[in-house]
Amino acid sequence: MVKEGAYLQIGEVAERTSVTQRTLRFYEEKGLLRPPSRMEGGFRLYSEEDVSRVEQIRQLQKLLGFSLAEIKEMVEAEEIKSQIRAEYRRDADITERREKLARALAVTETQYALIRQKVEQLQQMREEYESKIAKYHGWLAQLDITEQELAASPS
Amino acid sequence: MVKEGAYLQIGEVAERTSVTQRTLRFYEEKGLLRPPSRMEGGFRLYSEEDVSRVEQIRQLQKLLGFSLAEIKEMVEAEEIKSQIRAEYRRDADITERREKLARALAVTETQYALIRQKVEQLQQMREEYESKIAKYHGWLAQLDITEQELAASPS
DNA sequence: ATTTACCTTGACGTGCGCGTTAAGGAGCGC
DNA sequence: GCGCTCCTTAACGCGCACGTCAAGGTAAAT
Repeated sequence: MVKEGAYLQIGEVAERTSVTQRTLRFYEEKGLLRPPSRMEGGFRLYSEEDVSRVEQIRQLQKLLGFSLAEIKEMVEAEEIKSQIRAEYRRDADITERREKLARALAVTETQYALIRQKVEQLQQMREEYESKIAKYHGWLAQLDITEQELAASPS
Repeated sequence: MVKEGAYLQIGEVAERTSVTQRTLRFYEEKGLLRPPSRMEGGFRLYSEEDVSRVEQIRQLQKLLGFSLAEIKEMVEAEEIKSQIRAEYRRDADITERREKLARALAVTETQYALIRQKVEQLQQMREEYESKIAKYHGWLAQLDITEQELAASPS
């Protein structure tokens, strides 16, 4: 067994997030995941935060259809959030801190706007499909009527 | 000028749908668009129906993130719908017609279910972002307070 | 100490969705 | 007929997001 502490090896992260180990290393190469810590032998050690980062990446890919390059920019807001958490007790410059926060907020609001836009488009698409389905039902009902007429007055 | 009738050449379709001519030919190769009619010289002649088919393909790509292979299966329901319209006055077998309709309806309902699922996931994502944004605003407000305290009692 | 499972870094391969020449034919106003 | 634009097929290329070996090192159990 592996000494299950706060840290996870790449295999466990892969299993939990349903991505391959290759993908995790690939995301690291591309700068989507920050290089995790290592054990003496060089094995990667991931944190729970890394796991949720991976889940976030996958969501942005699947639900919003963004490229990894776009997602990279997006997750950098999360980077800033982590930094702020870490620096919380260090007496950093308050103005600098506010600027970082403001930038992270701006990125997040951009993402939020995109999500809202997509939701609206999808809802419109949903309505179109609802009327399509209604039309199909109408046609089927019409077929039933035609059939009954033919049964009542066979030529 | 081109004799603007009911039919469009590939360039016009490309412009109206904002895809390249290459893409239109590619979709035809892949069976996503049925081979359009041709003029004597071999130029493709598209119908308005073809145009909306292209638009549908792009929506399924962009909004739902499906592969062209998946979309191909989906648009075949539209094929059936077109067939039914065309055969409407031909006295086709009523049972056969109902079966076709039922299959097309089933496919459409599958697509509809996927859309609804995606809408729900996106709405959940939207809520997460709303609380994220609220958190950022909270932090910023906290910074303001800290600043005012420092101004009131400078160490 | 050896086995076995898990990990490491390259490096080449792959499927998708087209983009990009290349070489030439068709339509049309003049 | 000339010139221009628009079109045709064929074939190679490309970026993305990984997959798939290959060759070897490490961790943990026995």
